[in-house]
Amino acid sequence: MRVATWNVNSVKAHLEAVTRWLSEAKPDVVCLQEIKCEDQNFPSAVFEELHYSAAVFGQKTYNGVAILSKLPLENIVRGLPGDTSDEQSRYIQATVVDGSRSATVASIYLPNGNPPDTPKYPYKLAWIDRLMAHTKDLLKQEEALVLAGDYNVIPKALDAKIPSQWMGDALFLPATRAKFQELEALGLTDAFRALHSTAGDQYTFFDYQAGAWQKGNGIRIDHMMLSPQAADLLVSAHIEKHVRGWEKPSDHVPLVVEL
DNA sequence: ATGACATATGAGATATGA
Repeated sequence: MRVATWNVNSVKAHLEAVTRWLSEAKPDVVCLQEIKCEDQNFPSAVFEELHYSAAVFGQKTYNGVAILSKLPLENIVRGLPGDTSDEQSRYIQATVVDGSRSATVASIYLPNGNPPDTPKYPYKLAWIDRLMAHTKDLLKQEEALVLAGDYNVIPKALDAKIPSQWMGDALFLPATRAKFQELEALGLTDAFRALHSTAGDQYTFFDYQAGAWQKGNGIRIDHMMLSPQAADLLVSAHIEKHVRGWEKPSDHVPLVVEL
């Protein structure tokens, strides 16, 4: 099963790049983030033509997540459990049925958290706490689980071209990285890092500003975290860097994992 | 630090992103 995650930075604004990439890479399942539209405006018909069904948890203007799949999606969960007052659409989960096999897949858009001296940062940390509580529940099933998305976390200095540029940033603060490690310590495997243990210069985000793409100034913040049962199935993981060079791209590129 | 780009909203300027 080929599973991908991609922060598309508006599914409508970047629909051409999204469909182009789906046709080229032919993933079975794609977790999308920052779709930036409400459910009724999600371009489902365009994806159906490419043989993808969609589970959508949208929101106007900001956030919004979805799962596209060529395989049947069941048991759809919209919203991260643990805080009914949270109005931001940042989590959707579904069971992907592949014949006799199945996997639980979640599309995650973890809060950015900047600036760190505002309520946005504690919201980010609390959101990770909620994700951990939910993950503990999911791990009890002892089945294949894929938590894929834009984590807005640079796990290590290796994951940034210029680490010094991110000191003090919510994506790289020690408290952020510590919480991400706590999440991993629940028993999750960072699929990309597991297969490329010392590889630097492998980034999923290049800012639109300051010629970041042209300079290769990127960060690795989109991740696929696997339960032990999913990690056992891990075959390959790679970043679709070339997509960033297309016309009118998202500032993130897809991450693809073969299970 | 700010906000050089980019997006959505809505019709100019502002909020947000990372």
